[in-house]
Amino acid sequence: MARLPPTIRCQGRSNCFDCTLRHEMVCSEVTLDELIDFHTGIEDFDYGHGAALFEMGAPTEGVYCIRHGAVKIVKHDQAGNQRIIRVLKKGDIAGIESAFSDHYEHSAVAVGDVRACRVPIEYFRNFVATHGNLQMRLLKTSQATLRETEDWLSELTVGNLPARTRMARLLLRLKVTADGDRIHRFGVEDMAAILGIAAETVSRVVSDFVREGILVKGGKSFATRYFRGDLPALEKIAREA
Amino acid sequence: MARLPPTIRCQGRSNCFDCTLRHEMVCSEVTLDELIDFHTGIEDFDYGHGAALFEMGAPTEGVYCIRHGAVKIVKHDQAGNQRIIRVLKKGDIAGIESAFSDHYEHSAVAVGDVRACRVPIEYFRNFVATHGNLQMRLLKTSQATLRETEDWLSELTVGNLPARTRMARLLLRLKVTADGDRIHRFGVEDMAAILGIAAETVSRVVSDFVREGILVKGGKSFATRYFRGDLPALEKIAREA
DNA sequence: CGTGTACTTGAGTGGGCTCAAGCAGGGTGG
DNA sequence: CCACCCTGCTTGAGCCCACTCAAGTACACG
Repeated sequence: MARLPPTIRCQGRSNCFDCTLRHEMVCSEVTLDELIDFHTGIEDFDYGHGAALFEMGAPTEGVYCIRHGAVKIVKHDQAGNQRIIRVLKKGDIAGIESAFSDHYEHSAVAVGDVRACRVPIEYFRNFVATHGNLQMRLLKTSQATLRETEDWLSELTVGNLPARTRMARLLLRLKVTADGDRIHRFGVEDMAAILGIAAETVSRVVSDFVREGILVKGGKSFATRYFRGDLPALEKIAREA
Repeated sequence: MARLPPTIRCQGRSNCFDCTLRHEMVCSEVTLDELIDFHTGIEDFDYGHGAALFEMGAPTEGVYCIRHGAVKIVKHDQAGNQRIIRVLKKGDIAGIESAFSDHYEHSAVAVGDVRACRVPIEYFRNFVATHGNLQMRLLKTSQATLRETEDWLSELTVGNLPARTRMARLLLRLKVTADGDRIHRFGVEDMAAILGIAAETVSRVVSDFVREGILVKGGKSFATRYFRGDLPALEKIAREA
């Protein structure tokens, strides 16, 4: 914290200069002064396993840049069933789909420990409204999210594919970083809600993977648990028809 | 065609003044002259059952406003399997997700007879680039499409729900108009590709619905076939857990 | 050290899959 | 005009994966 330039008045431990949102925002029209002004009011938050960043239906009050951990984006249907629509990881931005609605479209819930910084929605909207190029940038972001969701749909929820294959695909998508073998370890109920299968089936498949040495469990508490995955093996299973 | 104001140089039979894209585009900054200029170069096309408006991977050359019929938006995975991501109906716009990419992200294929008018991509991009408010409007459109796709995902592809329930939900989404009981009648393979189930299962469920009087087949050729649905009955089935 | 939650594992069932054969009907060519 | 074919749809039989129900286990936390 001490190392942050004093002109950046982040109230938490955020390193605003390293922020994805900043990269998202920066374009030729935006001066550093504006950026500093924009960052005013940003706050840093910690969330424990299961804590909600925001709830579906609540008034939109900010967008969140995930700085550590994984966040599940959840939709509830009228019957009360939960369905996980998307998973956000470090560097992703939560709530941007609701930035121009009055209320959040989904809930965002921490899986394990999460650190995120919140940009108040008025700041965000004002900034977007006053910078023309930004809208174009956000449009492309939105379309990228759409593509991501479509991939999710077509890869993970193909009912006629074996659970084992879909599980492998999911695990590959839950990698913490693009290069490492560390994988976010969700609870069995969560994975079931993503793949649309029974929790027992998830447990069986994961147990198989562990027995086969494809997955290794790590970490003790919910907050810090993870898998290490044999990525080539997972990719092989993921490719199976 | 004869009734169109002569200043509107539509080359086909389009009624540009009644176009969804126009409603999409119109904002305070846009003058009528600009709009007329924009509509220059728009062409009208007919497509038979199975004809492609555009193919995934091909260079983006336009966006299409669907004026009649239904269009399936298709993604191919590396194994060559088809998956229908979305269905467009009268008034929807195809290819807008690819408007700022070099190549189309999906294929768009006619189901039955389709009429659509094409806006050349240079016109579209130029128009968007020169009208700031438009980007905001497109951003909201993009986010609405995202929400639609998420609903599609969470309602139709829940693996643990019976095929009968998901079929009912699909049929309700394939209504030709919001108010009528007429439903776009897709082939069994297509419906299977949407729900991620086997074609035989689709056939069985549809046959059941017909026997129960919930669906009535209409039309003879692929081009003009349709269902009439007992909407209350379908809604009841769609609600079942 | 007890308790609760999350996970694991088993047994039995059933929905949907696969394989396979039969059917309908629109289009084509003789 | 009719026979044929070809494609898409229907229907049946048998099987298997994943579901449900249910009991047992492990481990984090107080």
